[in-house]
Amino acid sequence: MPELPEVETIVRDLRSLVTGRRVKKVQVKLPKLVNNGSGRLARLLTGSRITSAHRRGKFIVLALSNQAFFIVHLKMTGQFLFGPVTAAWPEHVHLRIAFDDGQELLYRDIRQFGRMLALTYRQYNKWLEEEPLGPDPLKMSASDFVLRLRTRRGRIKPLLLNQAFISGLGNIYTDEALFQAGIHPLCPAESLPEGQVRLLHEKMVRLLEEAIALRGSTTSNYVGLKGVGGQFQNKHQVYGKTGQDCPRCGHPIKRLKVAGRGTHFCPRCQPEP
DNA sequence: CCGGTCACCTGAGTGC
DNA sequence: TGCACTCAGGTGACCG
Repeated sequence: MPELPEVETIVRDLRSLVTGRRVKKVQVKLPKLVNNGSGRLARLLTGSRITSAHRRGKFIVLALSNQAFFIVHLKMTGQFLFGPVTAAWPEHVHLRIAFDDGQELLYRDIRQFGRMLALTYRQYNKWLEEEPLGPDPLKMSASDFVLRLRTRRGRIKPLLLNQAFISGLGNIYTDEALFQAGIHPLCPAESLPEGQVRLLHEKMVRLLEEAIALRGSTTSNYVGLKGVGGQFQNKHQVYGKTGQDCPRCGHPIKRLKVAGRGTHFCPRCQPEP
């Protein structure tokens, strides 16, 4: 479910609610979600304090006081929830991390696509080298974006969805950014004039920043750590608006399948390549 | 290198 | 009500 703004919101929530706390107990109910063994996960976390929270693309990284790292990818429906320990085991919760002060962090995931792993310091550095993550859109200059696009062929939408090319965008923010820049999702990347690439960069950055400010988009089940959704879905201009009037020109929004994903665009504001 | 399709899962919505 | 079908914020494997 979550893209860059949603993951960033969750990471900020983790930073304020979970860092500084010490893990007392780890319970894994669905071991297949843990890539490198649930026993190792419990071993590396139990007794350690969580020292910081970061985002790498759509990955969440929690650093621990024993120099280990806990990495989570939420995929489509993963959620973290924080609150006092309860007796009941809530539906779709696959992992519970209890802290020594009576609070707990739950991992809930309806579709069970999410993945997590616990790594030692050495393994984490290896992971960083091997995980093919492109630059973060919020940390990349317009000029770098221009240079990077120039080296690639293929159509713009699948390229923006490719995490090795640029990390953090997903289906919603790709459609919204392309709409704002007036670029058709099937445009060959190498055919875009530099001015249009710079415009896309500018729109993309502002879009992501505004979405973060509103704690992301909730279209079905994304929520922050306190179970509250985001507000940016109210600002969507094309995503999920098939058949509605384009907010800029009034023409009906159309839907296509691109890279296997539902793709929303305005045929007038985003002319065919 | 690039694109298309399927697989991984559960649930919501639609139309008959 | 029930059933069949499509769709969903992600990504990795496999194939041409």
